Amino acid sequence: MPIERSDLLQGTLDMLILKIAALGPVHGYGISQRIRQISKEVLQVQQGSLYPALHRLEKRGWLEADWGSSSNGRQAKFYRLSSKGRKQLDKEQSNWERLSEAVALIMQTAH
Amino acid sequence: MPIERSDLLQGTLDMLILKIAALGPVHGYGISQRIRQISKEVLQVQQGSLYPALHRLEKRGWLEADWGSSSNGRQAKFYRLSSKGRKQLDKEQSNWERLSEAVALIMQTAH
DNA sequence: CGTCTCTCCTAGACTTTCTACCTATGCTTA
DNA sequence: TAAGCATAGGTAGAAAGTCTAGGAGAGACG
Repeated sequence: MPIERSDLLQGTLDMLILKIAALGPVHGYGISQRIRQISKEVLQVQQGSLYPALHRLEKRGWLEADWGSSSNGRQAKFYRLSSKGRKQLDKEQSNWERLSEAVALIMQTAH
Repeated sequence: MPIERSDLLQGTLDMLILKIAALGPVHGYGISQRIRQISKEVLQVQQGSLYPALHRLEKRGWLEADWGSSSNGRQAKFYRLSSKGRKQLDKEQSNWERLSEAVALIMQTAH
């Protein structure tokens, strides 16, 4: 059986998380929901991808986190963008634009 | 020192190679040159990525290859798209459009 | 002769993501 | 009251792709 793959474009998850966090403090589970909603169900972040990514970003100093309670009164870890994270987001966004435009150039070359 | 990364968007290399091969038979070295030229030097395919990718695509039956001689009279392996490869290219292209539009949706959400 | 470009290739490391699990709590509903 | 579901956190290990860093040979050109 051929393998059907890819809920995400590899390499964009960090950027997407930083972008969602830039909209205001949000917990991990909420990030995955927002990505799914805003992308109209196209992008689905697996929890096994999400949490390692959050820890990675926090470790690099791009996100900062505090425990608090969610709208349901549950314990949740809220993430916000640090100023280093803001710079990183800008960098990743411009890199994304550069690369996706380059891919588009190739995909548009006439047959 | 922070690590600067990414000559390519992960996961797009196969699609780019199939696309270049769809323009007519071409050898590996030529593929990397065309990708670089068409993308205006933005996308640089390392040889250590290129050749494994070509072998992968040939193994999956998406490319077919014959040895021939290049315009310089040197031995070179020319790749062309098979009909399976054509279908795969169509599939990868529509998936790319779906995903890159979804990423764009998220990146465009107002602050 | 040395060096450059063209052309092919591989091994091993690294990163990211996925699958598949585990845990806990609160709400709903049968 | 029990079961199940959604919410919330997490990990381990596999799979996949790309990069770094090398090797090799042939022809062109000073």
